Amino acid sequence: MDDLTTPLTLDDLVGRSPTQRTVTPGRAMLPEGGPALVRVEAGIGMRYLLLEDGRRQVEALLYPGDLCGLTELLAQSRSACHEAITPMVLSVIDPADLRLQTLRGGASAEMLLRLMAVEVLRLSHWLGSAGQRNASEGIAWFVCQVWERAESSGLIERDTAPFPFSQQVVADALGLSLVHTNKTMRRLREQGLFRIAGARVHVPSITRLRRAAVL
Amino acid sequence: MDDLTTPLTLDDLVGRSPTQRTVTPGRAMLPEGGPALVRVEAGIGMRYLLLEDGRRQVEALLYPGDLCGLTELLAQSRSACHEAITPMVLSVIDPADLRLQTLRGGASAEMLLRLMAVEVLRLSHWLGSAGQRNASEGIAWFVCQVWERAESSGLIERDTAPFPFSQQVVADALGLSLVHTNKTMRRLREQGLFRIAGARVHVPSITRLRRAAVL
DNA sequence: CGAATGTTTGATAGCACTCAAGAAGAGTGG
DNA sequence: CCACTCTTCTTGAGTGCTATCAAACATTCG
Repeated sequence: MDDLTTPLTLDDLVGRSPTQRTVTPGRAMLPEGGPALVRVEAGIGMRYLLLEDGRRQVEALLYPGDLCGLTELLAQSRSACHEAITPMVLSVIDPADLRLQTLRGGASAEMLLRLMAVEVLRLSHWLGSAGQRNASEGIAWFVCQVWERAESSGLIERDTAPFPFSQQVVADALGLSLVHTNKTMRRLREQGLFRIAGARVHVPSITRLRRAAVL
Repeated sequence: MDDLTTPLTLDDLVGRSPTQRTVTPGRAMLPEGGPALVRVEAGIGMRYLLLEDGRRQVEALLYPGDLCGLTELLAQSRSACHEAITPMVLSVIDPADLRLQTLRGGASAEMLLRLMAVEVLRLSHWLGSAGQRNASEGIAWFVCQVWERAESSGLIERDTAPFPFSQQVVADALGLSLVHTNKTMRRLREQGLFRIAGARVHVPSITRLRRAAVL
């Protein structure tokens, strides 16, 4: 219980009240009113920010095991939107429960802190991509990211990872236009860095893809 | 003690071992070996990420009251660099102390969680800037950000905020080239959005600046 | 005064955006 | 099974924002 390298689990938080919800693609993952907290059980979603004029910045991909709404709950702000990309199954966590456990202290507070730390790290790398990488590098990085998230969620099958993302989503994640994203993806595909078919992506060589991403 | 809107303070964490360090501009804020945790007491710094090929992405400005190193401590990674921009005064916090208090539970864990949540929110907005805004909007947003941080740190004097940032830093924060940053800043200055002199910035109308930033 | 750092400006090239429109699938209803 | 619609993907042409290169200028500092 004193080990900083303990793998993250949330089972102790959701074990008690396993209220489940299913969400269809394109729908918001969090209900409208009040603060809410959910854990992804199955499916893939995304979190994005909207600027006043409608521009959208995708800032995170949501895979099984991810917790959504914690930041909004803690900082009392509702700036980000959570949306399902594939059909999803979510466990709803009662904020009151969470609060109780946190105040009680112990492992759960530590676990939440580590979850937040991982979130900060992911955002940090995401920022590096949007800010510093050009179109090719950014897309290579995005595919890398998708591969790694799928790997740690155990979603790799027949040497492919789920890839349910429209090119518009990829564009909004990297701050590129749709057209340029399309052309750049075609070029990378022709270079044999990856191949997308049937909402799944195949990567012949992760090493080569990583190099292309200037990871 | 049960109020989610309690203002953030760290005094209970550093009150016990007020080891202070001073750092000169351009120097790393965190010592080399092992995990470290410091609180900014005075001065301004930044946190940035380095890509393999040397490109740099500035991802946060560090003002008095900010905590540095928590993410690295929790996630066991040392990806980001902390660097002083002005002379700084830092309080060094013993990670063991922090750990003790967190495990003991109670207010400090909750406070750390809120700090992390604020960090996530800031990164999220930063990402929106680097990803979606063009040069003019990005720079306007950056100046807004500087103004707001100075405000909440009580650093506004004679209607000006500290602006110790070189144009290279602004460029690396927004993912722009130095030359283009310079030309764009000149244009915005000529439009009367802000005026920089003597390492301080004057903003005639925050409202107008916000509008230019498409906040 | 040199040396170093930061700011400024001009010229040129290129990556990425916008506009426009066609092709390809997926889902719907007749 | 076939129109029909809708979304997504794709491609071409033209523009423009931003990067790169080069060099002058200003400031600070030892």
